[in-house]
Amino acid sequence: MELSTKPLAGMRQLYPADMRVEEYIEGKVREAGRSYGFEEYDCPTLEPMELFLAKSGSELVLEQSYRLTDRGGRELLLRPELTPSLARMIAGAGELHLPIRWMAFPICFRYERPQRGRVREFKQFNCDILGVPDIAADVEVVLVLDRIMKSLGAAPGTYAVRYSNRRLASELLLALGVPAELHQTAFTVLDRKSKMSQEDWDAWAADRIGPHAGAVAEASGFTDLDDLRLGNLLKGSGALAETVEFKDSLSAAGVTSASFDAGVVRGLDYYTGMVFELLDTGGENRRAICGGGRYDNLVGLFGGRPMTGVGFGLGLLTLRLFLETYGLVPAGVASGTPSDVFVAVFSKAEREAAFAFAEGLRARGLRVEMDLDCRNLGRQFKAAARTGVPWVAVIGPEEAAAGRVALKDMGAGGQTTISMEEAGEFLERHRPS
RNA sequence: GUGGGAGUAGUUCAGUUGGUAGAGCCCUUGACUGUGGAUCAAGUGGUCGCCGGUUCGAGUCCGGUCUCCCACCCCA
Repeated sequence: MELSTKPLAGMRQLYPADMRVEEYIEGKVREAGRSYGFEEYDCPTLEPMELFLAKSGSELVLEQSYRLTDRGGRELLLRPELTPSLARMIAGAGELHLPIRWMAFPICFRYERPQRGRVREFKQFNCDILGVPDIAADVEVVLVLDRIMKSLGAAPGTYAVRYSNRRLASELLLALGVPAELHQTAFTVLDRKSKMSQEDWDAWAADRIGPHAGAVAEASGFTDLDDLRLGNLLKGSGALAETVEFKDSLSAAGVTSASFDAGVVRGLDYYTGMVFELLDTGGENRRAICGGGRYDNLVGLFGGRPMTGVGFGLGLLTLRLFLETYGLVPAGVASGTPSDVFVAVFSKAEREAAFAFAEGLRARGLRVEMDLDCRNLGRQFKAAARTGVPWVAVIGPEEAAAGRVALKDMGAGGQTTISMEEAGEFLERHRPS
């Protein structure tokens, strides 16, 4: 039985060329988070199933997660998302100075059929603010999101943040005659309004929520917070006032990508206030790049004092597809970063001298790749040229005997021979920025 | 879980009514025995996804199966 050369379906396996792109993206995202004062944390990949059962949504936990039983008979999940673990960390941390601004790059798992923008093992970016009930925290996490997109070079109009508010939506449904006990169902129906054809949705919605389908359809149609009918339906609503403040703060901060859409719901059950998502406005990537919202009851589940929270998850894969769609991954990222110098070794007789020479360069902070096979020099030069390295240092019998090294400029083609001691300083001086 | 498409060299692909498995790129070697990208020439490399059936003969036709891609569901 031969072993397969493929990993399990949808599992994360990145060759260096892919890893370089991911590192580039992750670096930009981390930098954006840091610019708002966020600190990085980490937590377990494997969690008890109960952690997610209470609030994440039963479909996500029971049907779309990797479930297993450990040797002690405990039901475990490879985490499908990070937020419940974060809530537990906060609840169990003892004294923390508020507000908490934390970010993470967790690997998460979902047992679904892979397709464009979706795999079974994926890395995302999580960014949360805890301990701030004020809408300012919701505003700030969206600012981080927008900053990420801007720092990666996304042009205005290529992406859009759409947002709504769960409490506003609830009040709206109530005003339109949908009783509170049907709201959870109404949200899922609302969520799909924009994702299905009119006929399909009509039939499906009638089946799910019967006579209230019309009200849900009407609710989903609001995309303007200044809509007079919306104002009439929600007279004196705190949720509406809060959402308007959210909108005004974002535009005051210079965010032009965000807009209200009552059809935004998001799938996670624990959201209690603002909810939002990030989309590609073009047709190439239909899948949400990011989803998030406010969860004011999650930390309290662990006993002790409750704490408000708001944050989002951003898929690095979906973000990457977006960037590739718009040509926003710089060419140099894909081709890789070459070393500063390649040390060519003529024969085994010079190898010890070459090792010592290369170590001296590395001690100065230079990046040095040394040939290990003593292939003929033509081969070594060819290998060096392929990496794009700017200099090749040749150590042959003549050089080794004289304590010198031949330095060839791979760009210009010229070559000089200098002492090994001077080479480090020379290479530092001629290092391309 | 449901539907559509695709599996042939490392890679991108071609392969005619069923008749000896091909090309470009890559790689290796040589022209150039201490110097790269260019050029020229040669070469390595394939259980044609897997199993079975039809046939004198299957990459090609039929059945099954696996995998990947895309879409639905849901979601990052």
